[in-house]
Amino acid sequence: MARRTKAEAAATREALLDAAEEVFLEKGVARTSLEQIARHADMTRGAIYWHFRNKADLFQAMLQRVRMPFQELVEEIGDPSVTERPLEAIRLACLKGFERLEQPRYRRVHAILIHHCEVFGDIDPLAMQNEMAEEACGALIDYCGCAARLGHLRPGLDPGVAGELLQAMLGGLFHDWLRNHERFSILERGTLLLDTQLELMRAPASG
Amino acid sequence: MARRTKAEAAATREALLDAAEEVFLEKGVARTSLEQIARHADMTRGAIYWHFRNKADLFQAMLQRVRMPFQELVEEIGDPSVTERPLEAIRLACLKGFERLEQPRYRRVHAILIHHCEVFGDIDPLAMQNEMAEEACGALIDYCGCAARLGHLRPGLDPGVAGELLQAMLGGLFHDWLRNHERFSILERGTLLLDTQLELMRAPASG
DNA sequence: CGCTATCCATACAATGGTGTATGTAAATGG
DNA sequence: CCATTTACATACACCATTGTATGGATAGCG
Repeated sequence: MARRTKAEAAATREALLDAAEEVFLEKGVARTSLEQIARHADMTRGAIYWHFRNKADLFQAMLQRVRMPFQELVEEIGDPSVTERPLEAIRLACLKGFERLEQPRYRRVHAILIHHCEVFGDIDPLAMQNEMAEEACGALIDYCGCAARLGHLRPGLDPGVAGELLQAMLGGLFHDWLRNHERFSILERGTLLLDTQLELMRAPASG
Repeated sequence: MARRTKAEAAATREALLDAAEEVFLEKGVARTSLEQIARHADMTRGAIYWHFRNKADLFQAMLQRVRMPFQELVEEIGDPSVTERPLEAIRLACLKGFERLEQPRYRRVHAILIHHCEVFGDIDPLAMQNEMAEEACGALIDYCGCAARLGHLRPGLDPGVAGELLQAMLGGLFHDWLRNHERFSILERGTLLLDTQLELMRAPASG
């Protein structure tokens, strides 16, 4: 075979990553060989070993395309008044997250990371999940603390517990949906559950 | 080597399952060979292939030792008045579950099922998780519906949503803790979060 | 226009794991 | 107390996958 142009090479790299997503999701990371990925992209293992050092490197490149930290979601809202309404900031950031997750790429890669791979090579998916959870939980607790200081939180509800409650609920929903995304819409049920939970935690309207 | 007595044979079977738990948890199911399990139990693969057909069979036998359906937890409470106080039934059943999870065997096997194995052979851990979740969620919704009819639920809170909320929160906590059980006690934080959530969902004391 | 680095296919050796076949000594049943 | 089954250990053949080495054709650059 012949050498490709730079654009073609970049395209095959993306095609390999796309193929990896699909095969990983279907067969699980451990049970898919590089050969299967290559064939699924109409290539050979030679292409993979040219663009990536090994399976772990390919895996990390795949993750690189869908990083989604909680703080970025908040910033993407673009509404400067969110600091005055922290519970609303949480709400909007989560809705943005739900919308992202409905894109196949985000859904697939997160499903792979959480439900379809084990430790291998120098990849520790649980450590990655821990980082994601810590970041999200920390932000949630911060916003809940802010809400408490503003009197937006139900009296007697500890902001730390409120944040952990939210993180546990969102995480549970997340895991549940990623396990089988055809059972329900993450956007619909997520909105419903989140709104209900926030309503339960919000301070009752005074006067 | 020589033939063992029936009791010794049963003991080695259990030892193999114990070894499987430990190695699976440390290395992940896919990356552990039957040889590693056997050596960890001071045996050879011959012992494994005698007691089990293959890795999948061994895996299922390992799961068999820790099945814990939600309904059984309710029944184990032994208090016949739980039907009159469904929210309390949920609470006590969950506490029982938390206590079980603190036993190393229950914790390890559930951590393996949820975080350390992919599909392999005829084993589909996601399908198993789905079954567990369905069973738990169904029971929770039932009890919440019962609570709603008795007026124990906060007015305006849909019992279905309440059940899903509880299941998501408990599931999220469950996943979080199994990912790294040394960060917090499932019994302590679970009790705190569950009590807080139930308090939020309970109908305000009348009069 | 020629040279070289690039982009990939193909071929190869090495490895690790699986399943099974065979060996064997003692426990068990009659 | 003898025959048979049991409960493993050992040995073997087989297969899949990996990493690398090599080949080759062209794109890009001077």
